[in-house]
Parts: sequence; structure tokens; C-alpha cells
Amino acid sequence: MTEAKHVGAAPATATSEDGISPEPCWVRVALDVPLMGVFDYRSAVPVSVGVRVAVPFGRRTLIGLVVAQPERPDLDPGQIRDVETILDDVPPMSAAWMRMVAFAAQYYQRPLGEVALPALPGSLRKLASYRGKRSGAGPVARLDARQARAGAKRSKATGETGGERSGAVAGPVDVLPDTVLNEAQNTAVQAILSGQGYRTALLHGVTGSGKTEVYLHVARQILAAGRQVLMLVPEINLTPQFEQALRRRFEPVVGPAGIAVMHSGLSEGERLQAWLAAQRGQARLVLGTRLAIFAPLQELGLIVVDEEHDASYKQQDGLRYSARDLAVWRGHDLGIPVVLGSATPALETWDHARRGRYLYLSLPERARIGELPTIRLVDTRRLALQHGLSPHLINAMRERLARQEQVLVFLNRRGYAPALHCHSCGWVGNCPRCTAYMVMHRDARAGRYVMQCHHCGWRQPVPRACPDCKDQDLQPMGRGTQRLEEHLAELFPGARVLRIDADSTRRKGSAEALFGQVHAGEVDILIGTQMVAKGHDFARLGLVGVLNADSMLFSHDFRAPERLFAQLMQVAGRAGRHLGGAEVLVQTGYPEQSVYQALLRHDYDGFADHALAERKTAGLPPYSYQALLSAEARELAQALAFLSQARELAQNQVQARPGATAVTLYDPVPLRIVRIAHVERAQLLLESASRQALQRLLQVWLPDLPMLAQTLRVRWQIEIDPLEI
DNA sequence: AGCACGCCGACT
DNA sequence: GTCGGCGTGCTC
Repeated sequence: MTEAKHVGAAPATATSEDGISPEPCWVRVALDVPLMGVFDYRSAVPVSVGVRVAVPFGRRTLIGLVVAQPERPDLDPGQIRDVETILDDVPPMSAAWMRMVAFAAQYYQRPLGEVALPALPGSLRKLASYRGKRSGAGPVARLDARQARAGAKRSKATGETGGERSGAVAGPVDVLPDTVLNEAQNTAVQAILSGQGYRTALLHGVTGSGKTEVYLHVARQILAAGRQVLMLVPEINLTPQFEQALRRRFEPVVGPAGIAVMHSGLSEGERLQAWLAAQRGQARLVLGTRLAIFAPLQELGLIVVDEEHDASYKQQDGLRYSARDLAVWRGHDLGIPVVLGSATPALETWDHARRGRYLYLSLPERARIGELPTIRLVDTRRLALQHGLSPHLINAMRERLARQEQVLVFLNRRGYAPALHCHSCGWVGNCPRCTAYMVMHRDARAGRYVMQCHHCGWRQPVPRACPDCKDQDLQPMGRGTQRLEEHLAELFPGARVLRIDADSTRRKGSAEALFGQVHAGEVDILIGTQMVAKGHDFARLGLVGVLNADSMLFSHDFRAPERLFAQLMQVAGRAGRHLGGAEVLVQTGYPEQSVYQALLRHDYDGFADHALAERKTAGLPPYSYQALLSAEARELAQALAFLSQARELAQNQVQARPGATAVTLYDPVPLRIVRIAHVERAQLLLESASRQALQRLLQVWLPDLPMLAQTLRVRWQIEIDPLEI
């Protein structure tokens, strides 16, 4: 047995004073490998649960997390290897944190290590950060040393002695200059704070109704009570103003170090710094994207999830967790309040509120000046459209522009035209690697057009003639934001037109710059994709035109109307918060659709109740629970074969347990876009009225799949509570 | 997922 | 003769 080395604090003593080796200790370690289960190791000294260790694994060494100290190992002791290093440069992860990752691993059907380790900053889980570097002390010691040096430099410069410790809330919190709340906001704050222990509240209010003020007032009380606050937002880059607001309000109390930001855009060092600040209790308030739900917060007293309906809370690769759902779980586990805020709550959330499982708090009107914009539908079925624009919209734009107001034209389709089409033979340009149209793009710098695949990134020049019939009459089909920009510039020659989409904001910081132009009033007509729908409050925006909204309705996904409603409400919310009399024109060929009718009345409640009734009839979520098995292979047939054999295995499992709540196994189906980058994909949906029944089936079924996948040469993954099917 | 072992093609 | 292609087998 070799002696485990320590990194950081106290050295380990493997042998006692008299030189006799004590009994070895067993440690159970979670590793970030795609193998179900945990791995036992031998250690000379006991290692607490929640401590990281470096262990040999096959031919390499990995950092793992100790999850148990078993009496006996699972394996024959002869097969068990020794812990190489105990990494005790940070305190053990708390029992509560361990519970959370264990729950997530179990619920999302992944190995514990694949959840726990990626939840740590990279430098704490990669051995490279402990090797080779000078002083060898590891990333934490290096960071602390650097900060101590920086601190010494600062205090030398300012003549101060002590460092700025902001571990605890300093001074009376009531000194804060707080805004005055309206009655509904006040009621909400009181209701959230009045309960004892766990409680999830749905804070329902349109854009501008003052949800943020409610968060801030509640947070202030929690901070004053000496607890930490976690605030989640969908995308940190779209809401730097959120951080500004927090800093303005809370920096005087908790200090600059009292607020930490966590998102995927941070560098390795910044990430570690924020994580340590949270872990050590220096950060009292953590603002972050979905990954921040795993922040180690020992004194957590409140979790806020802003725009809780937003799909960004669901991770779409690796561990497919929902940060919103984990927030509710964590709040429940810790016995603390959770606030879910939205103008258009997810129907799952709405259902909980309706049943009284969540506290329902409504902020009915806009808190500040301004009224809700008027929404009008423009029935495009009998209209002659000009470049896709109805006469109504064009006229309304004229009027608004004449009044020096800004106009937003919303079109959720980037590029010049969604396809290239041959008028004589009907050929349409497809991606050579995918079963998808190539999108025509205008390369502004080169002044010419290129074809681009939005699924795999493939690019090629625009063909001069049709590859099939050699006809040269190739025409762009449909309209993207670039083409719309061109048309609008022709239609409104005097107007300053700006386009904001993923293409025009590719370079870092350019989104900020473009939004800045809009805010500064340097833009008359703004063209935007969904990028413009989130977060920004355009003070001088008098009119929003929505093009092509119907395309979202045609999606086969049962959540399409819900997403459309949320998106349109969100876009409508951009308009005239301070202006008054703002208007939203939605062009549609289906004005009688209930989504649009509800939208006209700003009637989320009506829409949601109607949609829920439909879901209930159809047995769809939230009245059932789903899991999605997807498979990819070179040939669709392989993927389908894997899925149908998997389905058979599941069928056997279902039949083996009569009396259990039924789990429906649908037929395997190819994905709508079958091939992406030469990989063909299919999926199998599982559904049950009982979450437990579904979970139990998955537990016995999934272990059979790796072998099946290997023989059929198929890659697969399981997603729990899929958002898109 | 890595990482190595293991057998078959074009080259310093 | 090797370098290297990725098939498959294993990891407490």
C-alpha cells in the first residue's frame, strides 16, 4: 500500500507512530466517466465524503469525488487500487450539495460522477492544474496567492491595512435606498417572506410589471438575515443590466466581492474565483445562468429563477438537466423559498400554481408609466403582400416613423432567404451532409451570396445554374432578416435600418454595441430575430411588426403554441414601456387560432387554461411524464433497429411488472431532420402518467442498452422531461 | 470518454 | 521496412 499524498493543508500519516500500518480505509469515488456506478479505492487514512481525490483509473489518473466510506468494498480487495492524492485544498462538498447532485444523477439517469464533477470548476477536476505548475500547490493556492498579492498592492496604494472582508452582511440594511413598491409588489414580497421553510412561488407579471423589484426586495431581506441568495437568469449576456441593478442595490451592503457572477463565458480563473467566493461565503449573492444551480452555497436562503419558462434552463447536451426544476428541488431540500418569475409561465409551472402546489402571486399591471401595447392581428390571407409586409404594417410603420418613434420588425429567420429554388424544374438546394435546405446568405463584406447550412455549418458558393436542369433561373425562396433589411431600406429610404441577429452580432461585444445604437436613438427600424425578444427595454419603440409567426405553429411539437405565445408576448413587451399607445401587429394566415385570439386580449390565463385542458385530454405533460431515447448512426436503419429492439426490451420489462402504472412506448420515428453532418437520427418516446413508473422502468431498462448499442454501432442518449419532441 | 492493443495500407 | 487508420476492450 502506498501512502496518499495531500495537497494543501495537513499532511497525511499513513503509518502510525510505531510503524505498524493501521487497517486500510475504503473510499467510494464518483468519476467523470460514462459508466454507471461508482468505484472503490483503498486509502491509508480516512477520506471524508465530499473530498476530491486523484485515483488511478485504467491507464490514467483521474480526479474523483468521494461519495461514501463503505465498510466493505464492492469488489474483491485484490482488484482495488490505492488513492493517489487527497485534494483537500477546498473544504469537502457539503452534504446538501452531495444530495443535490445525487438526486440529479438519479433523476436524469446518469452516473453520479458525470453530474458531480462537471458541476465543479474545471481547474478543480482536471489533474493538469495540479501538475507541472510552479510551486505545485494547485489552482486554489495559486489563485489565493495572486489575490493576496493584488490585495497587498492595493492596500499599499490606498494606505489601508486590512483587506476588504465581506464575509458577513455589514451594517444596517435598511439604509439602502430602495424604490417604493406598489400594492401588488408589496403583497408579493410579504407573501414570499411570510412562509417558513420551503415554498415555491410563481411570480406572474408582464414585462414591466416590476418583477425585478420584487426579487430585489425579497433578496434584501434574505441577505439581511445573513443568508445567501441565488438568482438565475436565462442568458447572462443578454442581461448585464441585471448585474448592474444588483450591484447598484447591494454593493453598498455586501461589497463588490459580495456579488459573484457565474456563467459559461467566464475564464477558468474567473470561474474558480466565483466558485470559491460562493463556497467560502464571501459571495452573498450569486447571479448566474443554469450552471449556477450547482454553486456551493452553505447559507443559501433564497433561489430566484427569472423568466422561468425559458428553454435555456434546460441543458441540451451532456447532462440534460432543467436548472429550474433543480432549483425547486434544492429549495425544497433546503427548506427555503424559491421564486419563479415569468410573464408567460411554463404550463408545468402554471399547473402547479393552479393546483395550489405553488403560491400564486400576480403583478397585474405595469408598475411604472405606460400601458400594455395594443395587439392587432393582420389576416394575410386576402392581402397582397409587399416583400412579405402587409399594407397595414407598412402604413403603421410610416406613421410611427413620422412621429420619430422606433419600429421593430420581428422575423425569426436569419440569412437572406431560407432556400434557393429552380423555377423550371423545382430543384431546391440541399446541404450535401444534411437533409435540410441550404440557407442563402449575403456576405456583406464580399458583396456576394453564399449558401450555408444552419445545421452543420457547411458553406458553398451559390450555384450559377440548376445542377439538375442547367436552367440559370435560380431564385431565393422565402425571406430572412438580410433580405428584409434590403427591402425595408428600399421602402423607407430615409430611415436608418439596423439588423440584429446571430450573424450581425457574431463578433464579441458587437451585440452590446448594436443594442447601444438602438437605445441611443440612432436607429429607426430595427430588424431582429429572437435575439431581440429578450431583456431589452426599448424606450422609443412604438410599433412591433411580427412576420412569419405561423411558421412556429407548423411545428409538430405539442409545445409549439406555448412557445409561440411566450415569444410573441415577449416581443410585444419590448414596445413602449414608457411611451404609451404602442402597438403590435402580428401578420398571420390563421387569426382564428386560439393562441392569437388569447394574445389579442393579453390573456395568458385564458390561453394557459385552454392549452392545459387540451393537454389533459391528450394525456400530455404536465399530465404525463416523458423520456426520450434518441439514437444516431451512419444509416437510419441502424438507429431504428436499435430503437425497436430497445423498445422490445422495455416492453418485456413492462410486462414483467403487472399492476404498475402503464408506460406507453411509442414507435421509433426518424427525426424531422433525419441527417445532420452524415449522421442519421431517430427517437423513441416513452410516456407515463406516473413519474415513478417511468423512473422505475428506466432504471431496469437502461442498463441493457450499452450492449445493444455496441453490437448495432449506434450512439444513444436518454433525455428526461424533453422539451422538444 | 480516453487510452492502448491490434492488425491492414501509403510512405519519411 | 515503419507511421497510422480506427475497431474493440477495459477501466474500482
